[in-house]
Amino acid sequence: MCGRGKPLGSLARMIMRMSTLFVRTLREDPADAEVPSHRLLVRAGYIRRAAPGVYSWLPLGFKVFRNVERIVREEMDAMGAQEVHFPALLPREPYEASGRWTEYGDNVFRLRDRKGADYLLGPTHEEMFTLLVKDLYSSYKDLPLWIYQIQTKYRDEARPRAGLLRGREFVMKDSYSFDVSDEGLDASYAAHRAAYIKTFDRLGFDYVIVKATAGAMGGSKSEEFLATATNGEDTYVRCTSCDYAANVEAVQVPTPAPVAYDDVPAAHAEATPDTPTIETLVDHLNEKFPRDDRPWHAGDTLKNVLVLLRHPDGTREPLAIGLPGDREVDEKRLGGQLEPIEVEPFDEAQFAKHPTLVKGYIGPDGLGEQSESKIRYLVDPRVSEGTRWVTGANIEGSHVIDLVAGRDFTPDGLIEAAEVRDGDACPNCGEALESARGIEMGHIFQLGRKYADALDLKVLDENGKLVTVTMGSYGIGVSRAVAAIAENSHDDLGLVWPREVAPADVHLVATGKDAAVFEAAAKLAEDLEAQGLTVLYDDRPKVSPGVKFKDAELIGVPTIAVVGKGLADGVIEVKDRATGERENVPVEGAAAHLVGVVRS
RNA sequence: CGGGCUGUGGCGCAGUUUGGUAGCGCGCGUCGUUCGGGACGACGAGGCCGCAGGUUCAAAUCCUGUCAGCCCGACCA
Repeated sequence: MCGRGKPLGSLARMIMRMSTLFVRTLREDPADAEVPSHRLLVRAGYIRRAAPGVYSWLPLGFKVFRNVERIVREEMDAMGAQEVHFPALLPREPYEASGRWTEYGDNVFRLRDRKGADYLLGPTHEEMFTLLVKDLYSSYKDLPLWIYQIQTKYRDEARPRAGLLRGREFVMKDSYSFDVSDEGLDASYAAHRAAYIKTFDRLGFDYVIVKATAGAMGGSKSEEFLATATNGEDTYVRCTSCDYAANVEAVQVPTPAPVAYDDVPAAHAEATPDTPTIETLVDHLNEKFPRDDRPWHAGDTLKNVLVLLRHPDGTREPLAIGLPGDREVDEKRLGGQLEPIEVEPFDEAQFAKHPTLVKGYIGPDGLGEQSESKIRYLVDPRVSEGTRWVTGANIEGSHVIDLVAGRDFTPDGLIEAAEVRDGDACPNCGEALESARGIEMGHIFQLGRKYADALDLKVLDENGKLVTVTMGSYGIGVSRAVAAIAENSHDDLGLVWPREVAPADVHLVATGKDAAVFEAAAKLAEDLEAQGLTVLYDDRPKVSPGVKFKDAELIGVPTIAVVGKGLADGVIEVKDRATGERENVPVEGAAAHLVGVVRS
């Protein structure tokens, strides 16, 4: 049962006739579309590209878009959030105040008016919401407040791609919560989470909720709603045993308890000529320093990787990362930890600036804020107190053996930058993790007081004291959802829409040349319309049945009704687009039958 | 920003190596036949061959430059 809640006022225009519908389906795949959603949405005549990463909606596509938008709006309204609408064209000042005019860098579309004043096309609206609340509210009695908008956003992506999945112009529902207390923020966050679950359940695609990093938004607690998709851009891991799931960027490696190292001999430097890589080092160790219990392997070595950090203000700072030698630095994870700071490679010129670093033989001795190099040294949580390593001796052709973390060196801190692998231990229960991919459909997070501080949003509490408001921010990609649903729900023949978002309830096909067929089909279309269903009626004369069937399958309305040769026997055919099942139904009861199918 | 590929009627493509009056399929128009799985015939309409220079008697084709698109990577709610 799905209460569709469509306004009665739209009943008058609920038959779309293929003979006049503004659409052209393509027999062949467009050459510039790779992913299924992009290919099919273009081929079935839902969208057209207007510019790189910018798309126009055709009638069928806009129907689906409006359905998604309606579901999102209904659930936001149902949870008690209030809809507002900001401009997309925004002045510079608020973003200057929050620091994001600079932080957003090239990703924001900037423009200038005739007087030379700077504007931007809003990539997101935290600042505007914060300022609006500041403008109107000044008491704790007014809070909590939940407000949202469904707005076109602009981001000058370095590389728009995959059609609607990553565009430069896209529609997003963004909402914001305002509370006086941390407990209030928790409640607002929970309310949004619950509303999102309802929303995504209704949208009808498979999704997972994963822990996430807060990213450029700032703040702390954060989760993402990912549509599961093998070609998704986001990689997440889930536990094979418990319900833990997290974006790889957000996976927290558990820090092992300290282990005793009383029986570990003192660290000793050994000659290891020509071993600048982990592989050559391990081979050398096994040859010259064989162990009794087991051979050396890459995981016994402590690899120290240097990167250069670029702060939003343009200053650069080197950073050393220590991690087990059998793991690579995952640049996405590293970037996620450091945002908005950007990571650049540490090149030869940098080594020249730091002569104490011996490339290929860098060890903890030469690193850390207390060391001569003054380079901040952060390690993977696996490099915990008492663990024992082979690592560089900061001398060409030499490594240190039996170096114990916590005894022989102390890093400046921890960082989550090592790659996460299938089979790694779940931070929650210790069982194996596995990775999968998804498309980010929604993101909820607790911003805390970052924007309220930056923009000075304070209210008086019950003691008459000024307190800074704490905020949450919650987004759903509306236009992206159209593509994600298509991505999640299609087959070799075309799209297969979930009922709630489909461009019509029934795709009614009239085949043949017999006038009686078209009369019966037209009558059926009107009966369905009278019952409140939307009908896509293929009334095209002189179009062969094969073309109509192919188009119906491509367009993907969940129920296809065919009035054709069966009419002579008093039946029409009803097909389920998803399962391919078909049944004959008497013409007289056809409308009632179809209403039943659609409403079931 | 790096790597790869591609720009030729609305869509998909050939033609470029070896310069010589722009082609095919689909789609579109008219007429006729056809009508349950992308029908057939006939006749049509539609193209500054991405753009700008250059070479040449002659350039889609060769040269130089430039712009754009797609994919991979970097980057990115």
